[in-house]
Amino acid sequence: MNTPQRKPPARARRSAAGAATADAPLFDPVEREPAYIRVSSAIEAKILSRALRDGDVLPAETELAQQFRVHRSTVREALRQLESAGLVTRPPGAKRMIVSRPHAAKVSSGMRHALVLHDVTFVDVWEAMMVIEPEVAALAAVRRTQVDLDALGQAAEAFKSWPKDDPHAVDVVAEFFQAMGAASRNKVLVLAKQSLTDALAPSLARMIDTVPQARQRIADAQRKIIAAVRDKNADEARKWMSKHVRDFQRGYELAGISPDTPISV
Amino acid sequence: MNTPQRKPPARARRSAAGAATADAPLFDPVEREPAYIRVSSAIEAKILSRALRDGDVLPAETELAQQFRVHRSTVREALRQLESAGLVTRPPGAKRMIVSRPHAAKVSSGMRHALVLHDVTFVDVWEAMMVIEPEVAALAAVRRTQVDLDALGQAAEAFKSWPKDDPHAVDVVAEFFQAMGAASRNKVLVLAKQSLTDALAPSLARMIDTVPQARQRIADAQRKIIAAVRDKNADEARKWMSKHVRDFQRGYELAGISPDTPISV
DNA sequence: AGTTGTCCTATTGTCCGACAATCCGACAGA
DNA sequence: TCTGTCGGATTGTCGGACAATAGGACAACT
Repeated sequence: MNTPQRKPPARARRSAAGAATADAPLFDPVEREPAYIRVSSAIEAKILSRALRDGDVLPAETELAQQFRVHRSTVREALRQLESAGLVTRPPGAKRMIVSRPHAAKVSSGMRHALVLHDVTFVDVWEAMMVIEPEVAALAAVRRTQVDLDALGQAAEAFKSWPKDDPHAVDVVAEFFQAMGAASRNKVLVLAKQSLTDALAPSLARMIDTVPQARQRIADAQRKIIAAVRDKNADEARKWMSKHVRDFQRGYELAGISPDTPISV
Repeated sequence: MNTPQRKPPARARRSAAGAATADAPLFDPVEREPAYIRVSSAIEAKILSRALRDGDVLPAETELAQQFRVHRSTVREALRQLESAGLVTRPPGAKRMIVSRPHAAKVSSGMRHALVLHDVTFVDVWEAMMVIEPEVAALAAVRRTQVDLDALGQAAEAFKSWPKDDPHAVDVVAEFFQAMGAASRNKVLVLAKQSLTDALAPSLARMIDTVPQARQRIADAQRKIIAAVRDKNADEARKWMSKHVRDFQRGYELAGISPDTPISV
């Protein structure tokens, strides 16, 4: 998509059209966007402005090609951009594409790519979790409904009774965090959170498998947190979630995983 | 890109290959990924595994087509996906594409699309800022270098001396937050933060233009925060950043903007 | 030396046209 | 009501083509 070029603010404003100083070029670069970008931007704009809504089926490629007066291949390239951004998608086994809002998983995977490639380490992610998760728990304590409570209980239960050798225990941990996010009723935090748990998952899995007492500690923490959320006790929820996340770091130490381990794929 | 299908955890595990119960289907759906996805996934994998590094030039489309044994159009569709994800990019006026790490702006714009389309409101974003920004300020207070301090001061100065009627004052506010993020030395938080400020910017601009005293209050807050960061006083930094962000909401009230205003494009 | 003009090659952006696979809906048959 | 069959619509992929231009190499000029 066309990334909105964050214009360099402040500085370099005064020297307008007088002399052609090197640092303040006289001319702006002439814009020459390829057609596939224009097409994708045009469709993107219609989606963001709700002219095309979630669930609408897009016109067929040939028809789009006719409307834009470009070749079908060009339209297809534009569609691939939108598809990658999660703005359009194809229900499994369907032919036409439909407009969609980017799912959390899509956003999260984009974020994860960025984190991986920017050499973000475990501590970085953990630190972010230490910032976000306790507050989310506090919000959840205030806003939770019975449904949220059930979901939390279910996730905790699933973790407790999880077979010892199943490598997917970490998925259930993620489920707990996700349920907590849902209870917080804040979509922004949910989105941010999901990226964090997703990024942490692989190394967290190793930690859980390596440290014997980890499971018990996690289960205990989850129980305390749920109790606080049940009682709508925000402070307790915050406190225990804080302990819970902090415990991850202890776990990493015990597992001998360096805090500077980069987030893996 | 191929979003890693979060496998449905817990539940529906026991009933394996015995009877064909409706909830535990006997067969997995047969995978039929189009070629352009495979190509894009293959390249993506090479990038994430660092076999292709930031700055490397990709082989030419024709060559990729030969290697993958597909048509060039197919390769191009794959490249459009990667381009949209920010994993490859083309320096302005260059011909070949180069491998790149997704810039913050790219990730942020993806997040913003999601927020807009999920009808996220001003309070949601504001709430997330209330969670993140104070802690970022606290971290910055501990870790800031002189360079960070200079950047912060410069941003604050730029805001103070900004022409009254210039509509881009909000960009300078964003710059301040960005500098604070840099000082916190946590890339994860920086990424999350940027999405928030970007999402808030349009309405924040309206607020600043509508409420006369907003500029003064913002300038004051920035000064206090910088002072705390300068003195490496984390608690003060947190406290004043908290006040600062909270003030945004007051501003919105004064400007008559409803907290439920959806984030616009 | 530094600049400018010329030529060539590699590569991209875009187009044309084609064809098999298959999704979709309709419709007939059991 | 369920199951085959059929035709049209649409996608995935391909082969090939061509103009535009980025990147070099090299000569000509100041």
